[in-house]
Amino acid sequence: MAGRASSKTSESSDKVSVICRALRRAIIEQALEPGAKLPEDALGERFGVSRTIARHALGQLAAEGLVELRRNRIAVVATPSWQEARDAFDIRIELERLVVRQLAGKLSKSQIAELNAHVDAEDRARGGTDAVSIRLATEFHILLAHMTNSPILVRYVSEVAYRCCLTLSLYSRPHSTECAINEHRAIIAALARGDEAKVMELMHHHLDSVATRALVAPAPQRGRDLLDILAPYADEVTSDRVVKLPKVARRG
Amino acid sequence: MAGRASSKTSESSDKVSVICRALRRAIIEQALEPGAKLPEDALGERFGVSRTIARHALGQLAAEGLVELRRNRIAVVATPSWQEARDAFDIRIELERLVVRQLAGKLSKSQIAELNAHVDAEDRARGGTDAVSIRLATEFHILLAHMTNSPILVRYVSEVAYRCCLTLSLYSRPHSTECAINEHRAIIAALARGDEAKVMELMHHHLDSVATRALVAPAPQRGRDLLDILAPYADEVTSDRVVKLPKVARRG
DNA sequence: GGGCCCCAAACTGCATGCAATTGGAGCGAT
DNA sequence: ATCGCTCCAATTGCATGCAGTTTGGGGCCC
Repeated sequence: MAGRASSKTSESSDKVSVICRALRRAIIEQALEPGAKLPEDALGERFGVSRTIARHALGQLAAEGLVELRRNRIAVVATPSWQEARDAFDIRIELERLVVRQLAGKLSKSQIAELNAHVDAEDRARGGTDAVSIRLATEFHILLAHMTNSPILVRYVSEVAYRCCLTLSLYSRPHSTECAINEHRAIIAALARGDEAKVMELMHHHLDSVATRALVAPAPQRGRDLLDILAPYADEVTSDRVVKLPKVARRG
Repeated sequence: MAGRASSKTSESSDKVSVICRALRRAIIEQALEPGAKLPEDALGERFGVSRTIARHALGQLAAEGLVELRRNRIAVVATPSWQEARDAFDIRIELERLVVRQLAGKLSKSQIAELNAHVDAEDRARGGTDAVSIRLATEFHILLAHMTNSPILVRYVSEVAYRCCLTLSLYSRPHSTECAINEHRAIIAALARGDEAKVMELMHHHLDSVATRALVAPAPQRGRDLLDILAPYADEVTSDRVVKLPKVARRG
């Protein structure tokens, strides 16, 4: 049951994809912290490919929001703002409610077993590092998405889950993984019972609690970019080199 | 108010992005039909860049699901299956409900005016081609997403809307755009009133009706890939060269 | 006439090379 | 010491070249 085939679009199993996967994993396991530099040369050398390939991989990851690409500058691991992190979680909640809505009562016994096995693995990993726990928890959600057999849903859930993973490494306090594991079990149970409303509520609460527990302080601004902080003030500066921000409603 | 700045991630305003935008537009306006071939050489020559750049652009569009990349084969405009189209609409409904939920009662007068102006433009374009009408309707939704000021939400709504746009060209009958325009006006009104529940319901109904109206026949299979059509039959073929499908629950 | 094979053209996968840009070290002036 | 300037190594942006793969069509045999 391992090795689910990737969708025909993107991830063509060539060298670019290999590097993408490696970097993605390094990022979500926090081996590469937000803000870490990713020079094309270094990547190419490390993975034994040319700069062209490394560059292409960075482009893909940028499209996923995991790295930031600035013209003529070294690419860096993305450093989402607190608001972006919250936005990502909001989107994730809706997407994953959709996942469990589609899955409720539709899972085979072997699929339930697979889910339980994954949570068991999460349980066993409790003694390990936070990074591994977070990765496993994320993969549980992606596993669920895979079971919808909707490539689009898989892609979006994966992406947004990775982004959330990334933000956890920025804003999270050392959080307990136990309750998350219990919530995973509860979700599996509700899915098996086919209790659509309940499982949607469970998923909603699960993600929301992870988000609110993790995204505590509105402004730790650890590695935050000065440019972000000063952006609101730039309006009053009269220079055509200042980045123009579109005027928009910032919801509460 | 035009020229909303693109997010710092992806769309770096270099040559690759230019080509991406051009192709994206060509695809959603059906100048390039699903299945159309996109050789790197031809693209490069057409846009006055090298194959490297054209290739990179194709990679980005593949990540968005607008083109399909097969190893050692010419890239083609994506040809989503009917099920994928339905999945895209389901996701879109959830995302856009989130958009209007965040926006209800939070829009400034000038933003309301901008939305109305856009719908006016849709109205004026009723006499034109279907392609333009569809593009404008799509851009209305993307305009809404922009107003949330959430780059992530903008990206996902844009992507999924483009994908839906693409599927419309595959499975849609010549549909009337009038009711869609009226529904857009109703949504604006509900947003201005700040009626959150109502606007979510309106958006849901709007998209759902577009989807069900458009995705009528489960199998028009115009330019559909034989491989997709025959996939269910491949199970009975005993050969290790047959593409293995993971066994999953296909929800009703 | 129809099926098969083989080969050339077309195309992709990837590496390398060159020009342009950046950012930071070094250094002198304040 | 701090600021500002200059210059060079590091790095990106992009084009080109080469090798391997796919395509499709002509010729050959049945």
